[in-house]
Amino acid sequence: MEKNYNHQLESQIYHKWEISGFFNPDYLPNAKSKKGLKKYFSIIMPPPNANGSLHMGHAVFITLQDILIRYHRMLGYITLWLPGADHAGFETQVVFDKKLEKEGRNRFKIPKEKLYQEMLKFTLNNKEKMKNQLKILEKEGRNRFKIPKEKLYQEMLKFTLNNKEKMKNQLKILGASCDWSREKFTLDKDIIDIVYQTFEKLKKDGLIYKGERIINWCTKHQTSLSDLEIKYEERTDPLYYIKYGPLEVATVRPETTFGDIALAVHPDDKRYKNFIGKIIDIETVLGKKQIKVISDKAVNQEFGTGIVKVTPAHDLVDFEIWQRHKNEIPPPRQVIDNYGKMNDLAGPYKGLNVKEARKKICEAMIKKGLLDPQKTDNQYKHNVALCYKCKTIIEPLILKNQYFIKMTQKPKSGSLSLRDMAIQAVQKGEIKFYPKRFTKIFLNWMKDLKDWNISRQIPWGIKIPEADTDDVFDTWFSSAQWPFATLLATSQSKTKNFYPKIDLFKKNKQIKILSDFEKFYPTSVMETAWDILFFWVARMIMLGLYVTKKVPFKDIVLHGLVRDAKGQKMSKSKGNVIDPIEMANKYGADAIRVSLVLGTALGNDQSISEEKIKSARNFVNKIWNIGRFLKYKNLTIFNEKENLIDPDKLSLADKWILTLFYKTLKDCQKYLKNYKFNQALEKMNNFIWHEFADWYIEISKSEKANVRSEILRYVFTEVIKILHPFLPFVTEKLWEDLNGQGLLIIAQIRKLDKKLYFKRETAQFEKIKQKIIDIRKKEPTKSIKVIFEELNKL
RNA sequence: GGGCGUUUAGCUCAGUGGUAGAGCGCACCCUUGACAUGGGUGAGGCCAAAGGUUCGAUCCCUUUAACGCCCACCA
Repeated sequence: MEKNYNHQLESQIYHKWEISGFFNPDYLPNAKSKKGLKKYFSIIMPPPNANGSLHMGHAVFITLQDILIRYHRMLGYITLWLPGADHAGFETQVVFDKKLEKEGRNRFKIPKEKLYQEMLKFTLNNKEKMKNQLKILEKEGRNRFKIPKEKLYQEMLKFTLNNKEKMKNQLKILGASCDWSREKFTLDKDIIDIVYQTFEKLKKDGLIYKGERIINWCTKHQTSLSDLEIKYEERTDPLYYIKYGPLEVATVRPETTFGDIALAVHPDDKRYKNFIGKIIDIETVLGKKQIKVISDKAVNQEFGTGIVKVTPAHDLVDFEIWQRHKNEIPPPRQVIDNYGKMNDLAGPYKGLNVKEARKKICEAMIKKGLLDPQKTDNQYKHNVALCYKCKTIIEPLILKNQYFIKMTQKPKSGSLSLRDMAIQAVQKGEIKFYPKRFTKIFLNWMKDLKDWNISRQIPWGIKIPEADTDDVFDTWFSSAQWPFATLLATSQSKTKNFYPKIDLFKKNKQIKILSDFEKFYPTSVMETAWDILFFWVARMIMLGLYVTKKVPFKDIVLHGLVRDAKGQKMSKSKGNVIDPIEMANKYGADAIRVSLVLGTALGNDQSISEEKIKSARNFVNKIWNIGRFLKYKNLTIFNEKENLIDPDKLSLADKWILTLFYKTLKDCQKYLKNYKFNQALEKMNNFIWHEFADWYIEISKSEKANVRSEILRYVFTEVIKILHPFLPFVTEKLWEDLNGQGLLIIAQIRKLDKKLYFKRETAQFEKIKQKIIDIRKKEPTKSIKVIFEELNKL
């Protein structure tokens, strides 16, 4: 055995596991046994986005889930960890667009003719200027909006599948013991079929409606976004006061004036009581017009003049006002197009973008005396909606054929809305959150749930099956079905129709071979980062309950985000990104795993630094060297069939270490049960290092101590087992080097035996320990062995 | 506006109703036959502030402050 643990061997160890077949629950030794009740444990891996490389966030969930999986496998559960990848619709589109932009800088990729013509057009003297112009041109050359959709889709598929493979290898580096034979991708044919069937079911149940609705539009990415995909930022913009005939309106968006269909006041507002229901004559920049005044409770009397110009095509609140007054006022009038430019209705301002139009329109208004610049509030602060990816200002627009899922309406076939199903499951405790506080956060969010727009206008995704649309589903619509979709897809079946299977399982008990869905659904744990609680977890609960009538998982375990050593968010631009694969190559996967578990509480954000990984590596090495000590003494792994020695023959130190181990293991298992990974590992860490190695092994070096080698082997073996889920590689290697039978990955963790608990002897030994400590304070160079023997003589 | 979290050793953070912990860093010592990626010793904290419950509070309750996050959003 080498003096230091060599993590270069990790890939070999992983290979050994993989060919053993034990990642696959079908091949686990206990899977075939007919005796007793089979226990199943399953986790569906949150599909990492197949659009880039693994980052520390991935490393966290791989580590935590692998710990749970390996632990349960060693407890004798038939354990499935189903890996997957997500096509990640919009996220991938954004990444891919950037890639195109970059490639576009390579001028050889642009059609020659086009380049030539454009270059002629821009006859520039200044070289620098020309360069910039070229860059702009080049970007256009590979703009996704100019590439045929089908071609683009194929290119993106290739791109994504490549990333998927890359990612898979990275998961292996970290030791993920998932069943690759069951791997699923959200664009697999069978998954898409299931997604379509869910869509149909929702439609039949009256939970889907297609409508002309106002949506959040990103003018850069050319797609609508859900409410969750929008971030707000405080901005200071001028608040203008504009005359509408005898009335005056305060607004930050004068450019939408061409889309006004009414003015609204509060029904109780005495100032404008006489105007309600009347049509007034107004002067606009485009001439004389008429507009109706209506009353609506949404209007705030305190704000501005207490009058709102109603522009339903470009404002969410206005849209709602229009819906309430459809019969009295004209339909919405769109004046801004999909690219954020003014359209025909804007007359001379057509073609201008919003910012330019606003400026020119204000100027014209001032000229006409419609806008008093003196009144303008230049310090007005308000929140502006932005695309969460590119920070482009969101343009609320009305889009046709948008699909929405009703969240708060009962389905025809059931008595609870999607939202209420989920709320009830959580309130009843069928689903539990770890840490607990997320229960409240979850319920609080569910309370105000709005309908979910599942239409997206990007090319990348699952096409919505309707003749009249090119749209794809919101990626989260398919992800929301992941737990049951994957397990149904891996279930053996001749029929292409997946749904009847669910009912079949219920009715037909004579099916002898249980399918994956029957065995593993509901899954045991959903472990993921808290930041996708609403995007994903909540929607999985709703659709899972809706389709299968069962919760998709029993426990939800949420971990925090990974930050750098100073607690700052990692980002490429800051240059503080720590790459888990790079670190794994440098210090080993076990070190990464330990560094991500120790010193952090579940659900809290955590800091990671190379220093921390280094110290974790030291811990790994310590364990390695404890194993090396056994090897040096010619001691081997304690065989499963061996019986423990008669307690009467044990020495004091033996009884002490057994008792301590008993307590430690008990604590460790209790912590793991509650997903307190850090405390579980810390307990074991402290035990193996500061009790087992520092004391038990040191004392054992003295023959006077009469330490039984069986006990040393036994405790070490059991420690290696319980540590294996945390540090799979080094423990497996030790298992092999010390003649463990078979692979450690499926070794069974022994149940606690109360006979191994010796209270009195433990207290006695602690006293001796204390004496030695006191002596060492005076004589620090003396070894424990020597002091122990001196004490023995007295 | 509503909700959540954090505040503990120089730094990063664990933790518990009963004399404060880890890792890293720092000072000094030790190459002892598993391990210098090690071992030993030590310095360093009125556990954010105030009040309450309790025999006893860093931990439970109330209030406050600072910082951070999430949700909603009035033109």
